[in-house]
Amino acid sequence: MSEVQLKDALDTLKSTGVRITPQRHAILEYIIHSTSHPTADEIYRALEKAFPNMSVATVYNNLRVFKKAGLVKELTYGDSSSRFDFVTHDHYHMICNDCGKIVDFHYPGLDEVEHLASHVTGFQVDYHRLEIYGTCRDCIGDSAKAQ
Amino acid sequence: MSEVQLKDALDTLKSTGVRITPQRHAILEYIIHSTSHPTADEIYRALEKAFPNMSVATVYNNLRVFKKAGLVKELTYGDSSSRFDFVTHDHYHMICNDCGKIVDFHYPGLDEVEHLASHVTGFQVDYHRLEIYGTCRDCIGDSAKAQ
DNA sequence: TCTTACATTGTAATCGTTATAATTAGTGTA
DNA sequence: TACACTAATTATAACGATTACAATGTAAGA
Repeated sequence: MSEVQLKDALDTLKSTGVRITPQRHAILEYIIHSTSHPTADEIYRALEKAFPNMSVATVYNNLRVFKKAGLVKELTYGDSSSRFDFVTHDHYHMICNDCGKIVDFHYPGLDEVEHLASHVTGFQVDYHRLEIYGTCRDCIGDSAKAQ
Repeated sequence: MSEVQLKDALDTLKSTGVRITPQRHAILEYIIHSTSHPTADEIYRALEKAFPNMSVATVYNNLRVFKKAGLVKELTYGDSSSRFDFVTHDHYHMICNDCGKIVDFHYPGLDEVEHLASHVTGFQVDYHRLEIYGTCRDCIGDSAKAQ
């Protein structure tokens, strides 16, 4: 089923006149199959074996291309580097403050908040972003053991 | 009333054994009085006249101290540098995609979302973060004029 | 006053990301 | 298939935000 997503994504790119190069294919495939919201560097290192000559710049360039096409979202948190997430249906992120793990979860859109915000601030609302921070099961277990 | 906030913040610091230096006082005061969610560099430049010898490192060091004391929150968005926000009561941010302006707005806590997230992911929830993106009145006006 | 620990300063180093120029490779057309 | 044109990739240099480090300064307690 992620094969379908990949195919759709490639079609979307083609339809906007973007060439499908082997590198692009690989980067996109990696993001779709990954569940870990990788950084640019992680993508780069993961594809090193398959593309020994690929440049980091290629990864960044293509992530920007994918973002512009609406296929990929950039997530910026407190840590130094951005993470990238394949855009599927609306979901939010639950982030572990200990180990940095990011887990997706679904929740009906917060339209009401958007409306209120628009009303109060006079902004024209485009979208919103919500993250929940806490501690994952593994890390709760670890800290219990450590004591 | 922001005088009270400043005094409280200084008390909090003192109680945790942090010395109140003139630089610390000035940085904290600036953040509290500022409505613009400044970057480290903006704080640095704003205090340049009063503290010609102050180092950028001092700004960063103290922002970290304030963060650890829970007085200040670091906001990381897509752009390159972090912004800092004095922690008051719960509020969210409305961000203009054109000019980067950030406006606070209040909304009752999204406890329900936290509960669901905790239930679905098994995380122990600490807090959440919500931002709404759009276009502010000024920028809507500008683009209308430009056409 | 002396001592000790903490703060600040100035600067160098680091790291993620972007810009640039040269080379390579796709794609449409003859 | 060959050609030409444009886009993509590569390698590397540059940039900008942030941090690390060593030296100096300063506050507070014995």
